[in-house]
This record gives sequence, C-alpha cells and structure tokens, in this order.
Amino acid sequence: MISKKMKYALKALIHIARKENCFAKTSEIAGQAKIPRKFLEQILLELKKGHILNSRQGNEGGFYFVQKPENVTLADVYRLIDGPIALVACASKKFYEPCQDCPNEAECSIRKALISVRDETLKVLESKNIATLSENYNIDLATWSV
Amino acid sequence: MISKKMKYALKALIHIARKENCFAKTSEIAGQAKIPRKFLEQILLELKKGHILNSRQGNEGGFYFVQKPENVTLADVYRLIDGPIALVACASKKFYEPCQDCPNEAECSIRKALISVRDETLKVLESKNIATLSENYNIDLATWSV
DNA sequence: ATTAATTCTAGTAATAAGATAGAGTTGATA
DNA sequence: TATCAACTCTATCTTATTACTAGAATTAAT
Repeated sequence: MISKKMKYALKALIHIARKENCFAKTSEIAGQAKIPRKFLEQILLELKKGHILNSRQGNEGGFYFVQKPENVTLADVYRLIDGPIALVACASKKFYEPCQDCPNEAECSIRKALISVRDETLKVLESKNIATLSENYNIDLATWSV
Repeated sequence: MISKKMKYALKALIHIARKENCFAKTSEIAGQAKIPRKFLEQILLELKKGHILNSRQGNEGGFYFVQKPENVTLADVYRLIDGPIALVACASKKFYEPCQDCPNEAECSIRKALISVRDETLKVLESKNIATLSENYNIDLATWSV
C-alpha cells in the first residue's frame, strides 16, 4: 500500500505538470489539493533532492519540473518516496541487500517468485508517467483522494 | 515490503509442510526456524483462524494443514498476514474501499494503473504455493532469512 | 527595506510492527 | 485421576515508522 506521502507527491506533481511555464507555490498546491502545507514543503524538497523538481527561492519563487513530466515515471516517484518496489530487499534492483545468513540466494524459490512480482510491477509502473497521468486525469485534484 | 510476521509465517508453513502426517509443535518450529516463540504462537493462531492450519491441543498436540499445502498460495498467506495486495484500497479485490470524495473512480488513471499492478502481482503470487516452495527449497530453515 | 517565497532542522503525535507475559484450557498418559 | 506439555486467549509493552507541526534562516523580486 502506498503512503499518504506518495499520494500527496502525486497530487502535487500533477498540479505542477498542469501549470506549464510558471512556478508553482507550495501554499497554492496545498490549498487546491488539500495537503497539509508544512508536510507538503518537505515532500517538494524531497522531489527536488530526487532531481524531479527544481525551485526558485524568494518572492515569486516556486517549484517546477527539471525533467519533462513525461520522463518521470510512477516507478521513479515510488522509489523516491516509498522506497523499494520489490517485496524483499534481496529481490530489489535499486535497494538490493542480501538476506542475513542466506546460504544460497541464487536457488531461493521465494526470491525467484518475488523477482517475478517485481518485474511485472515495474513493467506497469515504468509505463506510466506524470504527463499521461495529468492528461488523462479529468478529476479535480481537490476532491481526489487515493 | 513484506513484514517479518509474513516471513515467519512462510518459514513456519514450510516447516509444517515438510513434516507430513504428524503434529508440529510451536516450540520445535520456533527453535529450528529461529522465530520468537510467543510471537510465533500468535502467527500460528492467525493461520488457524484463516483456515490454513488446524491444531490439536494437549500433550502431543500441535499444528497441521487443513488444506493441502499445494492449495495454499503465496497470495493466500499474504492477504491473511499482510493484508491487501493492491497498492491502493480502491484497486483491491478482497479489501476494496472507495476513495473518500473520489468523483469518478471508473476514469481514474492512477487506479487503472494500480489495478494492472495488482493483476500482474496476483498472477505470480497465486501461481506459487507452499508445496512447491518447500520442495524447491533446499535451504535450511534455520539459516534462511528473507 | 520589505515582503513572500523556499530551506533546514528539530520536534511531536498517532499508528503500526514486533515482541513478551501470564493465566486458562485441553487431552494424552502414567 | 493427577500431571504435564501442548495450544488458547487477551493484555501489555517496546520500538519504529508515518504523519504532521514549528520556527528560524535564507533568498530574491519589488
């Protein structure tokens, strides 16, 4: 299950993607998408540190996409906000960690199964990006809640 | 990511599946699979309430499969121990809940994407059962850790 | 200078995960 | 029938994570 933070991140990204060529202010996003303002600030900073957004400080500043929205996939956002996509660390591509004391990882049938799960999940998450989500999205951000 | 409880449940089920025709005692499983004993008791009770295991009380009692291990899939155990397989409740088959205030669930592109994720995940999780896991599993339960 | 935005760090509250405790019930067996 | 060793049930505790809040510092347009 995705976290609320992930939900807020998606709502914010869709909001910013729709603005095009101007800076999106935290307070504006928070108001329209009904996200606690200070919490949203942290999330936007994370998206900036994750090289999805950039920002301009000062009066009339705000957030904007560094990458094109069509290049930001659901998988990218998921990994940044909620972490590993795989169900176990030893089946993860980006957050791999070996199991403690596992004598034979290559033969572990559970790991194999969960690598399949990860691959199928990735196929879907990588095929969806913020641009397609915000275009197909005829739902008012304010009332949408995952 | 699966919980430790889920990992313990799988280890315990594999242990019991390998015993065949005799009762598996909690203390025996806990010792061999290195699971905290009292925590394991709760887990085995949950597996019993979930109609995967049954038990016999009293001296020489223990746990055994109600269903054949080949009929108990990873999806069954996951749902019982860790809950919904879908990433959002509105995309769940068994734990469905509508989003609050969602004006048009049928058209939500995020929901559609996450239903695809769920379906692909389910395909894999439903194709693996405790019998195949314990057979293919040439790993000592004591040293295996997810 | 003023104003309004982001930045940074710390802290708090609520919830869930992980584990423990102990009294009660059951049933084989000696 | 007494005993023992198993499961049963409920309560509690600890730790980690999630969700959120606070406030001072920095930045840059006007």
